[in-house]
Amino acid sequence: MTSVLVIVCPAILAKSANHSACYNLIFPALSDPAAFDGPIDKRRSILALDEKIYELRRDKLKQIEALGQEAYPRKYDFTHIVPQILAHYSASAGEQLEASRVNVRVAGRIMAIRLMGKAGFAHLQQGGQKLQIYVKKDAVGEKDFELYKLLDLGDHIGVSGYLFRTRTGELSIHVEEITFLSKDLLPLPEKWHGLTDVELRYRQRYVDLAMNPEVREVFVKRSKLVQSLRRFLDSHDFIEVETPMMQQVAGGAAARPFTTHHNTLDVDLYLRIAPELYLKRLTVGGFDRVYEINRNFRNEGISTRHNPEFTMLEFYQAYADFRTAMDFTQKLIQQAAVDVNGTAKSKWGAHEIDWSNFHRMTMREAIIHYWPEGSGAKPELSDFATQDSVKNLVERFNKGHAHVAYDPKEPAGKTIASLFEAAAEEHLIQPTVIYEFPTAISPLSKQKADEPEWTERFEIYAGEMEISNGFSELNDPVEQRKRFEAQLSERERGDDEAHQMDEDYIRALSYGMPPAGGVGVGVDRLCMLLTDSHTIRDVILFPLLRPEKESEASPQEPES
RNA sequence: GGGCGCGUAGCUCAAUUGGCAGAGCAACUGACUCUUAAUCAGUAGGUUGUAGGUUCGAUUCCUACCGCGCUCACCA
Repeated sequence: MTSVLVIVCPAILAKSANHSACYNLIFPALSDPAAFDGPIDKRRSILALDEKIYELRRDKLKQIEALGQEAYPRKYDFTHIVPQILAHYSASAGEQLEASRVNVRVAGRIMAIRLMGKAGFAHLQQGGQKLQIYVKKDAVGEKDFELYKLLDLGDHIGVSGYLFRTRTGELSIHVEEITFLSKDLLPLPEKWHGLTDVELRYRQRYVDLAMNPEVREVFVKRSKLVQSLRRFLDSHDFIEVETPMMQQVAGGAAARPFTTHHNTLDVDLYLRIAPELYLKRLTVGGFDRVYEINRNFRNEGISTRHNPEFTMLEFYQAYADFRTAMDFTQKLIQQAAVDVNGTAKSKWGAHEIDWSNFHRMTMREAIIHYWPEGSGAKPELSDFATQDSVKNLVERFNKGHAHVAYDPKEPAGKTIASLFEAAAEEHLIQPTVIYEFPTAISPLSKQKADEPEWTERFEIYAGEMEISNGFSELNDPVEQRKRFEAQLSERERGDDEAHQMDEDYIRALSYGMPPAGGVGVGVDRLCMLLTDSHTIRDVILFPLLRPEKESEASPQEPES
């Protein structure tokens, strides 16, 4: 049995040549220490520099071991973390620190190091913050100073010593003992500009996070956001549940699913596109308030607003309708904004979004309100009533604005929704609730009592993005079957994103589902809005990218 | 999938009209016991994303491909 260490060499970072030689660079088996410690096979050493640095640092690691330090120790007992020290002692004057000595043991990654003969400085980074250490040969002794000289940017160390202020007044640790904790064998990006290449930032998020504190901050805020959503729902007596990610019918949304296969059962399964139908089954079972925060998977395009896997909050409240849900969602989002940023206002590019003030209008009102100047008279409510009048509206609209396609075979409601998106979406920067959606595009929503062509459904927009979607849940099994059947005919018409029939869901409704309001919230998009991130990849730690090419040697296959 | 743009040292970027591929940081050697983008002296590091083409000569012009970004379409 041989174990093999595969080195992904830094040339890959550089989009540079010779991927194959680099990618397949394999060091001798770990089980043979002599082989491992030996020089790299020169036949594979195309990129001499990177291997030179790697080798050099491995060599330093051996020298560090020779000083009596462990190469990869198991733990370090610390008394403080860097952010803690900065928070507690930033205001302490040098005299204070001298008068009552503060002893500390701290661990961190070296992000800057300056050697000056028999003394030196370094900056330790932990928790996204940096603290300077001062290492003097007289103070740490011969051996630890030798160790200090062997340290590289990126190494992890622990130091014990006491706090003081340097001549220039910077709070620092006067080190008395250094413990080596881990070696960085690959060179970090340049300290001044950091890592800016977006591809590398996504592919090697670990380097991005180590180098760019503002990136770290975004993901800290994301954590606060999710925490806030949970806290709010928990405090309103919702219980969190987990429903299947692998489903036999991918329902609850209009999207193409990913497919997979279970071998033992020999069944094809879909990765879920939404948890909706399962959560509503739970309301049938008597869980009156449920929510789930988890991943959905949609096999659609990738863009600044779309990642194939994304995080969605869905919640359902029995004995409530879409109006209750609207009010509740608004409060949920307002609370999240405050919890994340400490204020109800957030920067969004050149704009400032005010989460304390939600606008509200129906979809039809929005189309009328944002009707383009060049498209003539604003529509009347009656213009939305018939297939012909809607066709007329589209023709009028297209005179003054970008083209909206008209397909006489598609239901009028679907055309109206397209019209809404074309006319209004780009204006919806401040939080806006749009409600009353066409029944044709809302197969899971309850109709309005007085207008069966329209449903009790709303979406919340902000920053020109849809971030939430909710409605009075359709709980009439007979009507639900009809809606599914209408979707099936859409599917036959060629819409492969139309909903599928779900017999078990109909059966569940037949046992009696309480009236309920349900809502979905796009967590990634909300996070984008609250962190002024204009691409979804900046709020997803490891966004989906094309795989790195493994070998230049294999023939390039032309795109089919 | 369509359109536009980008790809040069580990990182951040230069390279005039097509004419010897460079700098800073990082790395290495040496000096330096309060520096902080430490400083000073020296050294090394490149198949300019890949493959072809035009040319006496290609980082530069052309074609295809690979990767990334922006954008349109679809979607949340």
